[in-house]
Amino acid sequence: MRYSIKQVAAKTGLSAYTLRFYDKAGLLPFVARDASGYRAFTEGDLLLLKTICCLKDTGMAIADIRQYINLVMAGPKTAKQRATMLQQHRETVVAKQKALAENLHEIDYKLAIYAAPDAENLVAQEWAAASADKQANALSNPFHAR
Amino acid sequence: MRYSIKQVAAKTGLSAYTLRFYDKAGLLPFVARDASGYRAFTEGDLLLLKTICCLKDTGMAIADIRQYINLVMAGPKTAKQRATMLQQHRETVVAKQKALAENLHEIDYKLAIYAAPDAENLVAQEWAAASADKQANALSNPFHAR
DNA sequence: GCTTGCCTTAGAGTGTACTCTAAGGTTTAA
DNA sequence: TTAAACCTTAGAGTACACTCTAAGGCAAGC
Repeated sequence: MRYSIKQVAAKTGLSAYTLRFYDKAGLLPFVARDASGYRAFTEGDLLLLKTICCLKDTGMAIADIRQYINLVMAGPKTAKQRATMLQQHRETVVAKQKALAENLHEIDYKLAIYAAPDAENLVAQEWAAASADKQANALSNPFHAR
Repeated sequence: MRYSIKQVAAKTGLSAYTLRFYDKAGLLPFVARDASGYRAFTEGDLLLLKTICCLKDTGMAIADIRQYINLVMAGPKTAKQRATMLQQHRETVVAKQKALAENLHEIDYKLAIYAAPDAENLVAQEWAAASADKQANALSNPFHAR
């Protein structure tokens, strides 16, 4: 089975523009051309593209993905180098998860205030504190009474 | 206690450039000026800035953060609107967490292959499959023997 | 044979979020 | 009083990842 660029776009959610952009950027050196010069994706190409999307969606820069793909194209002998790259990337992803969880906790804390039955009162207290803070420092106060 | 832009930069990890950029973008309407026209941050301002960073770090666009700050500046009466905004944002953050966890799983799967004692053999099998895929589709094969 | 709907390329344009430069004012300390 | 180290602004420049336009080739159906 061969897939046209439009079919791959539909399958992956990437636009055809983006796929061509990735090709130009050196991310798709494995994609062959048919007799008319059209890109012809195979199932195996889709697996590699899936890996590319996985790396992209976890925040890897295109230049780094290209480096990874270059290792793939260089053959099985680069397995250990790929492991090193992925291991490093894994750590940035875990760090991202940790940061995201902490920030979510912060959002939930705020939400607990805003969703409380007496939210307006609680928020008015924050407001008063910020206002007092301005006055204590003899600064103009944007939290004027309402 | 008042903080200069440089002190706030050191405290938050944002650059002074970024803080000025945020101010220009309407994210810091609460920051007052001292007699010389210098920005003077209070403790209360740092709390608000922390919220801004929390929203930014979870992927909220600056235009949306400005909208949230506008609600804050409009007073306690906007508590419910803020709750709605944060609730919606919360869902995008949870979705992000889910996607990240799935992608991490994918990375771990790859790593298991690359880190195996016989990694080169396993990778050679992938390689052979991709190569066969090209041949079965009568396409030029970038996975030539090595 | 002509229209429609694909595909190709090079290269220009867009959006977002910074990041920096230039010109100049303020504060502190020698 | 002058140098160093801050601060200010407007606006230009950068980095990144797309996103689109223009000009044109290929393939199928009427």
